[in-house]
Formats: sequence, structure tokens, C-alpha cells
Amino acid sequence: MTTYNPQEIEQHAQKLWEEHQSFEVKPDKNKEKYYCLSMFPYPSGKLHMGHVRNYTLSEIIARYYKMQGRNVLHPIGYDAFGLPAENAAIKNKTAPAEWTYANMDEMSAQLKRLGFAYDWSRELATCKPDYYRWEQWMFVKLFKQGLVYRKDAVVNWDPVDQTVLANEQVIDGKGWRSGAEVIRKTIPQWFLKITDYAEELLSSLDNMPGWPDSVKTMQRNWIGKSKGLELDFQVEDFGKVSIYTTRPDTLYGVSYMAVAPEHPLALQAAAADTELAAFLKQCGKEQSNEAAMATMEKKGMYTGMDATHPLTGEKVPVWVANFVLMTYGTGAVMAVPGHDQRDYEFAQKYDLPITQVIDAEGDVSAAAITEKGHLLNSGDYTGMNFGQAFVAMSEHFKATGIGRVQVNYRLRDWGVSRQRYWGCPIPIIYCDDCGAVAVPEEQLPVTLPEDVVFDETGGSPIKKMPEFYETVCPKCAKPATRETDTFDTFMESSWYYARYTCPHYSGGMLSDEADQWLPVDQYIGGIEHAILHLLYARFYHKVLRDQGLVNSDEPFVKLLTQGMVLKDGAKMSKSKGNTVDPQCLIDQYGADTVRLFSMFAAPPEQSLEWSDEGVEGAARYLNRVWFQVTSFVEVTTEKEFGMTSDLDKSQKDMRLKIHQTIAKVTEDIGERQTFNTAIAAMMELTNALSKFSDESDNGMAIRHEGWHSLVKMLSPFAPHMTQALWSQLGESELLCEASWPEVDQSALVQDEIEMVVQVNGKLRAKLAVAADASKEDIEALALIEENVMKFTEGKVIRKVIVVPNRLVNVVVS
RNA sequence: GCCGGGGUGGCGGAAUUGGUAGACGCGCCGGAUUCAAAAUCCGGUUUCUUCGGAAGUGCGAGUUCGAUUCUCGCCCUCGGCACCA
Repeated sequence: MTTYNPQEIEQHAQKLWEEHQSFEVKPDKNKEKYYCLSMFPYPSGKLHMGHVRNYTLSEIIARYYKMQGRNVLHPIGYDAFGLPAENAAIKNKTAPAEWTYANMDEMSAQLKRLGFAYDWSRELATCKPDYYRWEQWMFVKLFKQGLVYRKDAVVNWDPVDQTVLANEQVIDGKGWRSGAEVIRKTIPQWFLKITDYAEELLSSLDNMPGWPDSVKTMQRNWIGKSKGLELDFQVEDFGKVSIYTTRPDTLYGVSYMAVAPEHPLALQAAAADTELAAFLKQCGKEQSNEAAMATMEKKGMYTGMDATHPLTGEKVPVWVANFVLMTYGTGAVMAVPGHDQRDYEFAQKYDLPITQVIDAEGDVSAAAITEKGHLLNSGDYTGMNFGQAFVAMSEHFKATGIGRVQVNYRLRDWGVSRQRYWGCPIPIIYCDDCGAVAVPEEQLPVTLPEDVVFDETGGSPIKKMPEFYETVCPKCAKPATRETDTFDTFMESSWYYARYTCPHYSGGMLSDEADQWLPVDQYIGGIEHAILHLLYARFYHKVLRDQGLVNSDEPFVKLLTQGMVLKDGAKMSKSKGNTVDPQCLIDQYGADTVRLFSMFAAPPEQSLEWSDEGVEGAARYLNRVWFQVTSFVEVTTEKEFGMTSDLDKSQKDMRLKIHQTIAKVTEDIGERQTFNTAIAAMMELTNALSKFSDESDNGMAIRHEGWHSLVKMLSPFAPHMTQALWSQLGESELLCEASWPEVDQSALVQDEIEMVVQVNGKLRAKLAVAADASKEDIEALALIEENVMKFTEGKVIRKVIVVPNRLVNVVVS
């Protein structure tokens, strides 16, 4: 018997896989494909526990399906562009590229040390020109087709550092480096028309059973489809102001209008009113993110202009309000304080009239009545319900030409411009004569210079590099200026899963191999990506489809969203100082232990509480398996075992346990994806097999069957150790190439079943009944149980409920 | 603020379709082994208890023969909110 030496065993197994190129795959017509993918990492430094968890999850699934006979594609790469590389560049005076490549090397070494079954030949990094050139190529294509446009949009501007800040770099309204008050600045930026796909992105969700309902709900709410009325109000000295409302039934309750601070009406009014201008300026200092907008104090100011109510003809004042979003609807709203809580609070603050025009439960002197009901005090519409009023009013406004039914989406077009260096250059050239011109295909890629120096402000170096931005117009050949903004890094992560199918293809964005692997069968990543990344990738996939590059409608068939890794109840992070370095654990216990614990500690979708003692437990378990299997191998030299059909009770029970466990582990991995319970079941089997010391021929055959099956089932979790045990069991093929154990249905047949007997829902007895006993027999047996009689004595039996194979409940009173 | 999760022993968690609450593991307690310790192995471990039982899954109601599971109302906590990835 040898002792369990993880370092040695793991090195040996990894060498075997490398020699056999076990995980390098090509499309194979004779095997069903399975594409298993974890969200690729941002190369921020060393691996952290969140990575280990993410990659172990896809690993278990990939190895499981390989053993199920599928042709499994399981690739890895790096989401290599992004802000942290720039921060590191400022701090360490290194170029972002250098820092990124060093991190990638370090992470790859760690991933290899963990023994993950990746096809390393397909590794990619998004910061390499042979990757991002195709992103530029697609952008140019979409530009020519009108799916890309340029418009003004707001950024966080640090007036001291003279640079644009990411939301993350704004702390309490101040720039993180300069400490200066951040202001809203409007600059021209590029947008992708994701809203053209809003309806399909919404409706496809109904046909995605492999996605969690929570994620689909979040995406539905994010897209935010609503049906309402767009209505024109006439404003004196200004003209038409359109509003959008989903509650036209409350129109008679309008007591004022409110426009966004950036609305043209507000700007016009402010031109002649210094107080209003000051108010708008103040609004421009407030954070524009949605959370801040929703929680900040509601403030407003009268513009001095009045609108005419389209039905009553009455004058209603037009206000500027800091909570009206220029980016949703028309940037102007009709305010109905009686039936909208936000309008209500605003009206109370500024003493505007509050009237009730809907008959529903509530009291307008206390709060807005937001429930629907029949209309009150609403002219010809009085008495109608919501639906009737909606139809009648939309017909009326359609006839008079001042209103129309409108479907609106909360989803906004995707702004892809970033005023940052470490990203994919946007392939546009600005010419004084020709305007914005796409870089011609033959000039792609527009390569990002990697040898750059950052200054203290963090401003993008390429914006100060004439050798980068000075160029000539592709149309007229006159001197022109290259775009120095780069793409949002979500652009790269929106199609990398497709590029893994043909990472080295130089003839185009995707080769024919794409459709042989796509869609991804199983995608795994953090829940924090539930909306943005997953929505952008779905959108991009539909764009790829419409460009004829893929033939599927959705990129990810099944989605598993993993929870975070916590320590002492808080997310592991460098700033909190509660990180656990996976490398230390690997050095101490080996990769198998780290993998096993990360799967055992919690179900994948929940957050995982880190525990050093728990890791010990996982190591102890692997040691036990090692000891048991090697001990078993010592007492027998046989490899083939014959089993006769006349098993005794304990032998039957042992076989029952073995095959129940195979069924359970197969379901837990393949269907439920609850890897923690799969491990628990294997631990139970290990305990049972350890106690089963039958040395008869049948006993030995059952023990061989048990250990053999356990080693296979444990192999996705602890592939190194199980590979070594597999050899010891006399097998010469690689375990990762072996087939998954199968359930022997005959072993599952039980003659007798234990049932529970309750009296008034409380457990009073346990009953062993024949598997084929009738309900009547079971009921009769239950009622004569001693402890049952004790609790039914002197009482009237009202009802007896018999749930087959489970329980009997005797209801007495 | 809005949207989506989560809350079960000392701890991580299990209970799959409304049917034995606490599987499995950690920790702890006791025992074996040992000169001793570590490691390992065996047993116990929700709380209260008059030892018959009773209570118990964040809190409060409800549906049901039966609720951790379903419904309603709260509390706490985590994720996202469009330039962190």
C-alpha cells in the first residue's frame, strides 16, 4: 500500500493527459457535441477562489459529459482589455499590455496546476489584434448597415484631471484620484442599436428553459416593454412637447408637467432665467446613475411656461425636475399626483394640486392611489375602466392627430465608446469633408500601440499620440483624424464563445466550425452578469446570425449562475484582506482537495462560505478513499469478478446502495447540477463500502463493483487521485476516457419498504411493509402499531391518509 | 428607490412534486490506539424536558390531514441598476 501523495500523483496524471492530448477536440460526426464554457477571466493577477469555483463547475460538467460519450469542447481564454490594467499602469509605471500578459501567464500556470480539462490549443486573449480585428470588422459592417450611430451622451468628467471617469472611479460624487467634484459632460459617442432587437431579446426568453427564471425575469424587467400613449402638449412660447404615459386613464388628474434638466424646453427657459440656469447647473452635478436618481431628493423648479391640457384646455405649469430621465421615453412626463407616488411627493413639496380621478381603494390625502379602477371626474370617460379609457382616448387622440399608441422599452441603445486606452480601437476616421468614415476592411486591424507610458491623470496615451491618430481620409485622402476612443470591453466578451470554435482562423470572424459547436450547451458564470454581459452577448449572437455567421438564435442553451465566495460573511477581496490564495492550498493539499471542497461547501448558485476546516475535511475524505481502495486492491489480485444471483440480505443492501448512489450522482451532476449533494452521496457510499467486509466471492464482486463505480463517479471532482486508483484497480485506459457507470435497475428492486406512521402529523411509528402491499393492508398495519394505538386511544379516527412508499397519517380528534 | 436572490443546529449545508426537519461534512464531547501527542478508528451531538413528551426552518398571519416548501404582510442581508468585470 502506498500513501496518498497528491503532489506526485497530480503531476503524473497531468502528464498523462498532456501526452494523450485528452482534451483537444475537433468536430466529430460520429459523436454528439457538447460545448461547456465558463465565463473567461479578466487577468487581474493570480487566481482567486471565485475563479476556482467557476472553473471547477464547468470542469465537473465537461468531464462528466466526456464520460457520457460526448465530444466535449471546453476552452479557456482571457478577457484581457479593461480598466484595472490602466490603474496598474499608473501605479507601477508599467504598460497595461505588459502587466496583462504577465498576469495571463501566471493564471494559465495555475489553471494547469488545477488539472482543468481545457483544450489549451484554443486559448485566446481579446487584447490581441488577431482577435479584435474581427470586432472592428463587424463594427464597420454594422456601421454601413445603419446599426451603428453616433449621438451625444453623458460621461463623468473630472475637471481637474481633465479626464472621463468610470462610475467606479466616482466616489461620493468626487473623482477618485483628484478628489474634484465630478460633473456631467455631454460628448459624442458611438451606439449599437440593441433596441432594434428589443422585441426578439424579450420574446426569445420564453423559449429558453435552460436559463434560471430569476435571470429571465431580470432581463425582461430590464428590457421593460410597456404599451402606452405618446401625447403632444402645446406649450406657449415653445411649441409641442411630447410625453409618454402608460396611464392615459389618469389624464384628467394632470396638474403639472415635468421635463428633464437636459430637455430643450428647460434649456430655452433657462436662457432667460438665471435662477433656473443655476438650478440646471446644479442638476448637472448630480450623479446620473439610476440608483442615485431614484434615491436622491426630488427637486424641481417652475420654468415659467405653461402647457395646455389636451382634453380640458386648462393651463398646467411646466416644471423641470431632477428625477425625469432624458434617456427614457421623451424626456418629459405628465404628472398625476393623485395616482403616482413620485408625482405625489413632488406635488406636496411644491404645493401643486392633487386630484383623484380613479375610483380605487386608498386615500389621496395620505398617498397616491396607484391601483387601477374606474375613472372619476373625467368628462366623457367617467365610469370607464382602464382598458376602455385606454382605447377610447387613443382613438380620440389618433383622430385629432396629437397622440398615438406607442410601445416603449426601458432598454437603451448600447453606448460602446470609452475614452480609455486599454481597449479595442474604434475603427473610424473623422474627415472635415466626409465626416465619420469607417476604416476600410483592408486597413484592419487598427492596432492599439502597446508600448505606452501613462501619466498621473490616467488620461488615454493614444489621445496624445499624433502618430496614432493622424491619418488620411479613406474616401478623399485628405488629412484626417482617427477615433481615439476604444470599445466597451463588453464588446469583446459578447462573441468570444463563438471565436473559441475557430480561434486561429484568419479568413474571417468565424469559420464553418462555428456552427458545428454552437450554441454553447452549458454556460457558467457569476450572477453579477445576469443582465449586462448576458444581454449583450445574446444581442451580438443575433447580429452574428443576421450577418450569416452563425445559424442559431441564442448563444447559451443552459445557464448556471454561480454565487460568490465569501469569508466571514463578506465577499473575498483584496481591500477587505480576507482572501484565500488557492495556490497555498494546492501546495498544501493538492488540486483535488481544493476542487472537491469548492464543490462540496455549497450548491453552485448560492454564495459559498469559505472554511479552512472544511478543506481539511475534503482532504481527509480523499485520504480515506485512497486508503480503502488501495487496501481492497491488496486483498485481491483478480480483475474480473463473477457474481451469482443468490445474494444474501446484506449483499443485496450493499448493491442497492451502490446503484442508488450511481442514480443519485448521475442525476445530481447531469440534471440538478447540485454537486454538493453528489459528493455527499459518494461519501455515504464510501462509508457503507468501508463497513462492508464480506470476503465471499459475491462479496468481493460487490466490493469491486462498488469501488470501481465510486472511482469513476469521483473522477470529475478529483481526477488525479482517481486516475491513480483506476490504474491500481487494473485498468489500463485513461479514466477520463472511461464510460460513466450505469445503474442496474434490478439492484434497485426492494422487497420491503419502510413507511412512516403519523398521528395528526406527528411521527409515532415506523413500519416495514411489503413493496406490493395494498393501501388497505398498510392502513390496517399502521393502526395496530403499539405507539399509534397509544395516541389514537379514546379518540375518533376522522381520516387515514396513505401516501404510497412514504407515510400514513391518522387524523384523530 | 427599482429589479432579482438568500435567511434551517455551534458552523457549511440536506430535505428533488406539500409528506420522517437536520443527510453529508466541519466543530465539539466521550472512547479505542499511543510512553505521550499528532494522525487514524469507533460512538454521541437541534433545544427544552417532569424522560411521557413538547417546541423548532428570520418575524407575523393564512391555506392544508400535513408547510423549510404554497399565499399575504413585514424584517435583515447579498447581487444588479447601463463607463468595474
